[in-house]
Amino acid sequence: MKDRFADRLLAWYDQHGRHNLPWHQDRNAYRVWVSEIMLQQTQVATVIPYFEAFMARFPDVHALARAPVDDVLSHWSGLGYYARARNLHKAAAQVDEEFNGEFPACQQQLESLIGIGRSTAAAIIAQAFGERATILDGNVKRVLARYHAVPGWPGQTSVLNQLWAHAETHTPNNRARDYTQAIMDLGAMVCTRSKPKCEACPLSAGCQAYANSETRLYPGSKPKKAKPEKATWILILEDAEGRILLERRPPSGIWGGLWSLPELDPGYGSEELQEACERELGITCSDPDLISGFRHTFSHYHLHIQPARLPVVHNTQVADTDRLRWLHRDQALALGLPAPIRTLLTEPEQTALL
DNA sequence: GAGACGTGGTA
DNA sequence: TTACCAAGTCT
Repeated sequence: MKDRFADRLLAWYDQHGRHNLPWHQDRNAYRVWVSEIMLQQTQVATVIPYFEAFMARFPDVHALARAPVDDVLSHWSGLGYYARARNLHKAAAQVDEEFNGEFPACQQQLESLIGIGRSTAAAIIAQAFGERATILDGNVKRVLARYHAVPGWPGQTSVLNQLWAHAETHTPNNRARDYTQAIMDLGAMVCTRSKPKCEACPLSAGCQAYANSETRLYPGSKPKKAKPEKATWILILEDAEGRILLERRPPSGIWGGLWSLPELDPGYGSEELQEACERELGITCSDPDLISGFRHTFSHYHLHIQPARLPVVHNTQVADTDRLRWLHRDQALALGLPAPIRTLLTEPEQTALL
């Protein structure tokens, strides 16, 4: 018997779908790729301004490949998951060199590029090249988990495999580009996480969760674990000319490769900060001025950030290097900074509101 | 397979 | 205030 899933979905998409997103204009593999990477774990409204600015600065894969990675990271500043930006830069060089600047229309070759996994490769094939490929992102997982009443958390391999199998089954042979956009649009606009608009859904007649009034139960939720608590001192070292010391973070780990403010071990008491600056950074400061600290929550832990302003009395040890730089605030804000650090530099008195 | 990796919206 | 989650991938 014929599966009406795709036909109903496409009919809905023609009337209600999103047809004018920025990456739908001047569509090519490069623009689709950048948009797909930006959209990983990130909502459309957040991505749009970043995409526009990124395209203005890096209009094609060659421009991206030859740009300094600092430039790429600064355009990613505030978007999060910075490994995406570092990988984007690496993959651009791969495409430029190994594929002569042309993206392959092949799932396996696309997945050989760092940062492109199974779903993103499929999205590029469908969106950029218009060929049949099956995606499975958060939207599709939610739609399919409900439609087929697939129990369990999609992070579990067995659940994930079932969802992939359903996704493959429903993917039609025609209109690949529209179908992938359609099922994502349905998940984002109708089959939402909370309060889904089932009365407006083209698939409600076949939806098992809807039939049982159990849309709330799908997809299954992730097992909860307590987040560990961490703490750190964040230093605002400001010299007499109003320059601040910036430090480049290690290439991997949280905020990898971004510029930030120097940190000190949380074990130091506030009265020990002065001495620690002298010993560890070679910078002589006067008494620290503590700004109200705040807690910043990451995916896997809570971080207590305690900012300390330290007026620099004497500085001869630290020159401008690849890792440390003295910059005025406006210059610092032009670097790729993590969002909380940017806020701290912009409005230090309000960071407690974070 | 489980943990790491950001940020902003939502309840 | 806090937990959860969103166009996932890498280690």
